[in-house]
Amino acid sequence: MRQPKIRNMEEFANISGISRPTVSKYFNNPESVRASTREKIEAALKRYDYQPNVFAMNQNRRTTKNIGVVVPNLADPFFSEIGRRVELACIDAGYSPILLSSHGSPEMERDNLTSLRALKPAGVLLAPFGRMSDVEAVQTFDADFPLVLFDANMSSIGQAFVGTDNAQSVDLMVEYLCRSGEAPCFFEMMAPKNPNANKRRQAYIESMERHGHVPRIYQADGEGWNFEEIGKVEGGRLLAAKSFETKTILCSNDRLAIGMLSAAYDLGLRVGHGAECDLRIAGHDDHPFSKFTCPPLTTIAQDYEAIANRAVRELFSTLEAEDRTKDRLETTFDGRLIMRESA
Amino acid sequence: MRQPKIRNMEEFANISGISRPTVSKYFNNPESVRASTREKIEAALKRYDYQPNVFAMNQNRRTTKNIGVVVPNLADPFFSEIGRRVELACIDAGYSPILLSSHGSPEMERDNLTSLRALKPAGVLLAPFGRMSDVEAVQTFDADFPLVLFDANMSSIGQAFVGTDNAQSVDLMVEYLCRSGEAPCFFEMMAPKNPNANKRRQAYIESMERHGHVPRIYQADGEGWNFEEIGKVEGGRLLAAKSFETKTILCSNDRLAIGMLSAAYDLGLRVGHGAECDLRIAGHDDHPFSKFTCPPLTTIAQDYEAIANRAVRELFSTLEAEDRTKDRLETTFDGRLIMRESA
DNA sequence: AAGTAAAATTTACGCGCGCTAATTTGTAAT
DNA sequence: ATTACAAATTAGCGCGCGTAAATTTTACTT
Repeated sequence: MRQPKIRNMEEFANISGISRPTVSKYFNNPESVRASTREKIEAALKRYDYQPNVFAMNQNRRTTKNIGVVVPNLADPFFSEIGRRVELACIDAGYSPILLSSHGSPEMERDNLTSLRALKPAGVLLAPFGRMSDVEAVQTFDADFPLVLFDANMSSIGQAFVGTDNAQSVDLMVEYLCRSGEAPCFFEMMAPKNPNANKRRQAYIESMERHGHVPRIYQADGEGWNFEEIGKVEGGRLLAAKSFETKTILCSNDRLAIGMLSAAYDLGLRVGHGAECDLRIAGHDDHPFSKFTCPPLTTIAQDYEAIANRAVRELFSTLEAEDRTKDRLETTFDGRLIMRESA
Repeated sequence: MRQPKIRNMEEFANISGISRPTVSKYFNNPESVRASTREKIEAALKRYDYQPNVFAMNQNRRTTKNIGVVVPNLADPFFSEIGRRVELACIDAGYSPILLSSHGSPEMERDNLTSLRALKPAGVLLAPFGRMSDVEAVQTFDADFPLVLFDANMSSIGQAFVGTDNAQSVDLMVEYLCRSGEAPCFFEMMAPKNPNANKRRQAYIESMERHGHVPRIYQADGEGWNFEEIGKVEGGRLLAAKSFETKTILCSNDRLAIGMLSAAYDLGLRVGHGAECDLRIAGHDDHPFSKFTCPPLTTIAQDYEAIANRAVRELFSTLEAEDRTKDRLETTFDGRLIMRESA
């Protein structure tokens, strides 16, 4: 089978006994041709190996089937996981996802958006750096292409935003920690690049006050995305100096918590919620490894699947709507408390 | 500036005062035009915003500037790290890398190669599953496009292979463990999907025999890429049953070791090389997280940077060579022993 | 100054498909 | 059988650029 190679759509149309424009129509949307025609084409497709030339297709088309997916850093398991699900959801919908990582650099985020322009994407899913992003570049991009933000919000940018409700999730954790022991201190980066970090700090403060406690915030000095290292060095310093007001520490994210767990181990501090323990440590995000830390990390699980699917759905719904006047929709999902041994 | 939008190369050529074919030549290779011409074009580029239409460019070109990069699983930090470096090396060389993850599925690896065909890549860098790969599909692809394998080898496939010398690296670890205490047992997956796993087992056996010890191999039952979970469950079972012949365990990779560390913690076993410890555990790969385990994991660091750069260089050298008759070159880099507390 | 090779230009065709308008064929209902 | 409408066909332009051949210009040599 599949002997003679088909060179172009013309040849394939001749072989399948259908005219080229109809074949073209079929490839754009198989449902748009009569069932009997569809069967003829698909029969020919089984006998001969042909697929339309991508470059010729996209050259004259108003909009391609490309979907750009841009995440801040694929080395972070959170983004690699959510990126994966977004990718698969796009494939399922018949689109071609193009996954780009900004490798932790806002400049590369801007470059990625520029590169995407050349590919004339039908739409783009962006997990932005937030205030660290080149806001003007993102705005300009938003004006030119359908854009949906996920994970991190930027006000008034994009057709929609999908993420986790940090206020809810942090409150859930604070409440649990207060009920089960001492009220938590909060440990975070001094200059967090992620807008979620700011929301979590705010949520912590409000939640503590609501529960009648004084918020205690400790900030780690450090740059970059090396969160575990920063958590270990700076967290270790604070632990060694006994700086924390209480023996319960809520970290802004799991990666900081993982670093702090490592520091606690070095200092011989027993982490856990048992009576014999010196310290409770909790995180946020349900990092893939947090199940395997020593002790396993109590944390908040974000609903990756729901966020990814909804973000994709929001994008497709704006693609289908002719009028761009749709209201900007913000969707947040609740976090789930994952109780493990560390707190 | 950049007022009137340029529609195509024709317009841009008129504005810059250069003929279109010469401008076309410039974009294909700026060095191929006279310096004075280059300056004129670049002056116009600063004044006007123009870049050639990617789709029109690639339609008629014999070979594009696309480089496919296919890895088995981006969720594995090893691949996300090496993928990142490969990506950047391609960008530096003026190519457009397209990073694809097979999400742990050999079928998707085959699909990824199929998708790449449509993009007419100048070349492809593939970290294959190995024997789990659709060997025929990879061979066919190899016949049609310049292909360089990295990380995992497949005999006679690809223009070159670049990876780590498992025989050297495992021997280094075995020797260290034997010198500093009991000879190691070997812990691995029962049906490893990765060809490196088989090489490591073989290297362990040979190294143990060379050092006058009896190899002891323990295999974990389990499917998929959930190595930490398998290491924790199966490793924990073996530890609880005191099945290991010695108190030193070399794991086939860090992710298994991380799982086993977690199991040891649960069992109250102290891991480390101190006199008061019950157990030594070592891994392989220097997983980003292995620095933060409790205790930090003794392991072998692969030279990501060298592997990525060499793989890219090998690919580019085959691209430049007109004759495809070049010998297939296998390059391996030494692993470095990273001594931490766990062994 | 003339001579020479390299570079740039002119001219023109082709790539593979999107898309449109006018026409013909097919399908299903009256 | 007639009607009405949807779907397919025919014919043909255009997209933006690659590329080739022939010609002219430029830069460098002696």
